[in-house]
Amino acid sequence: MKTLGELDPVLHSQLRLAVVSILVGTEEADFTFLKEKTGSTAGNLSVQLEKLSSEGYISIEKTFRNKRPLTTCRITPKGIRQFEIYVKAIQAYLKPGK
Amino acid sequence: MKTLGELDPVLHSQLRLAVVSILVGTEEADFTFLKEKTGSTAGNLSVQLEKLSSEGYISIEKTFRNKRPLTTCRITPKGIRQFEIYVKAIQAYLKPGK
DNA sequence: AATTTCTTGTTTATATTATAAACTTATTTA
DNA sequence: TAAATAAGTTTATAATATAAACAAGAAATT
Repeated sequence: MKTLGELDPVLHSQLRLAVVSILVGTEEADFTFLKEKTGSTAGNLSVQLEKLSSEGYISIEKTFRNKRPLTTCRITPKGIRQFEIYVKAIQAYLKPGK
Repeated sequence: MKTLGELDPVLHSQLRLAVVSILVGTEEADFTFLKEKTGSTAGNLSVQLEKLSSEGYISIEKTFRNKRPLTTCRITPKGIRQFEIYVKAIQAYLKPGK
């Protein structure tokens, strides 16, 4: 019997998936941009970025801009790969089928 | 700024999404079939079916077959609607975009 | 006929997640 | 200089997912 495959738990989270989806389509994005674009709270975003970073899906660079902290995120090759795998896996769930 | 929409938390769960995906494509399915098809444990499946039922996404009928308990699940109109909404919502996450 | 095993689940306990609230540190602005 | 803003982090809580333990009846075994 054909069963539905596993969905990567790192990506099967609304906020982490949103972040990765944004980063896949852009060169880089800073904390404030991601916060506004995803509509998340800063606390939740901070935690989920840390998770994505510790799993190697994104890189995080902390610098300053206009004397204020600037957190810049970029997707890694692993992040891109995992995102593509996730997209294929969940597609199977979206097509109704016995 | 265009933000990514909310993903229905009832459906944004690997096992519940799998169950609904199966039920959308079939007339009905019993507990054992769903358990094998999804590869889940009985305990987890029991909890998630109860959740889908209490949210009105599926109906559960408990009868007997060959003197054994038989739990039969069917999707409800609400379940179908919510599934369709979920599919559209998550599609936006799967297309990379800034 | 008693005991063990199998079927078909449910209940309970635990680990993981997501989220928000509170806090921190530095920078403007009134 | 006091208050407000910016840009986050840390901590606490609530919600989830999962597995482990349990239950009750049917069938098989000794």
